[in-house]
Amino acid sequence: MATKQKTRFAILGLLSWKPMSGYDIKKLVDAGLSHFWNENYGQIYPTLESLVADKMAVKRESTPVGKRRRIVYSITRKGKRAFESWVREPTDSPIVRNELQLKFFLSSDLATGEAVRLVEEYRTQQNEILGDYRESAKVLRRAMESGYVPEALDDILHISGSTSKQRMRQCKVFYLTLRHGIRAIEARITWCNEAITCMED
Amino acid sequence: MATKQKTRFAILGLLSWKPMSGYDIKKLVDAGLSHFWNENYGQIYPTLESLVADKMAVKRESTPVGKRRRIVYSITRKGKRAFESWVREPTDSPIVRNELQLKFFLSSDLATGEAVRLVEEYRTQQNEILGDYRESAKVLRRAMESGYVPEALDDILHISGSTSKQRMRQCKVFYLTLRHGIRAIEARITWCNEAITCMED
DNA sequence: TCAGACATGTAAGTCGTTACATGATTCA
DNA sequence: TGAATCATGTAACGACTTACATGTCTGA
Repeated sequence: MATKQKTRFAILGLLSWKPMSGYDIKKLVDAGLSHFWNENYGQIYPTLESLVADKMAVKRESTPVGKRRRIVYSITRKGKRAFESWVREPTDSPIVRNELQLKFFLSSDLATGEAVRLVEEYRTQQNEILGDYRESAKVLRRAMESGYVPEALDDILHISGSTSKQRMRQCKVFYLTLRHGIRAIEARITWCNEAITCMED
Repeated sequence: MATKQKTRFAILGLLSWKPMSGYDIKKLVDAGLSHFWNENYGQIYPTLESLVADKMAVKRESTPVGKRRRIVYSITRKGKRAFESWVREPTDSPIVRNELQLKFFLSSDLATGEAVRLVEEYRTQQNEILGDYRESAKVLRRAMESGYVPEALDDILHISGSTSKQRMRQCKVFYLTLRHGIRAIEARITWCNEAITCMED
């Protein structure tokens, strides 16, 4: 069995952006990737150690005066090679676990009103997320249009790069990733409206 | 920790449609639910046994002459109650693992051509699935419009119900579930076009 | 001072996947 | 006859989640 170890490559890929601590990785994934990827500490810290053991990352512990202890991991050439060869491997189709869809699908024994309520709750939930995503996308679009990525974005987006071109590229990729999430949510909301209409007649 | 046991409720919900074997459940999930839910034998068979142990399902083994052995599980009143109370509990937001998005997001160090190729492959992959879904949706829409669900659909859809109204309701729910999948895929394809255009300038 | 964020980590348990084992029946 | 499908099931492993433990620093 070709063990997949996707967490390894996800972390390796993040380290190829810039050196990070386990905490940084968790924060970055939660802030910007949660609509298509999730990781948790229970996976992150052991994986980082195993990357070090495999010489795909190196750790550097520092406790600057008056600062908290931080363990920052950097990717090695070996790690970078491994990551790049994984990118070229076949990509699995998206895997979704949508509990609302499951409930809805199984609801045909229940009253129509019950099913409609389920869908309405889903729509409300998705609408809230959509608002946040649109806000972030707006900030990024402005940065791209002005041709200048403000330093302030670095902390929000956790991006960095030496050259302006590289920073621009990262900004664009982040923006497009967000757009994917926005489109997915919009599709769900449109479906809610369709489903409610369809069920009410 | 409130252990979730979603597989339990998924199976319970399917059994509320009609009595089924583990094999039936796997086939049904693969055929119609895989865009938002997946189960495998390693989960299904032990869960069925545990449902029997909890008196939420009963098993009936039969080996009709000249037929294969089948173990069919039916939901009990207790099981039905458990399922219905789960439906009313809060619903988790969809969880997605989209490997393409992960690769794309992490690709800003790579050549633009590489990233474009990734997206193009994704588009091709999603387009293929879209074709299948649209075919199935067409069959279901025709059945709904004619007001009559052909017996032939029973085997394809694995649906059944005593009354015509109940069959109609199941048909509608199946149709709408498919529509959710179609909209999700369409959103991904539209995104691919947007991303390719955006990256090429 | 004290809540909340920063920061690292482990243990226990559940969930999910894959491979394997077994055997019957159908149909070309 | 032999491949494909039907059908049930388990073992082993890997992935993932949650709760917990520990301590530091910042800012109101």
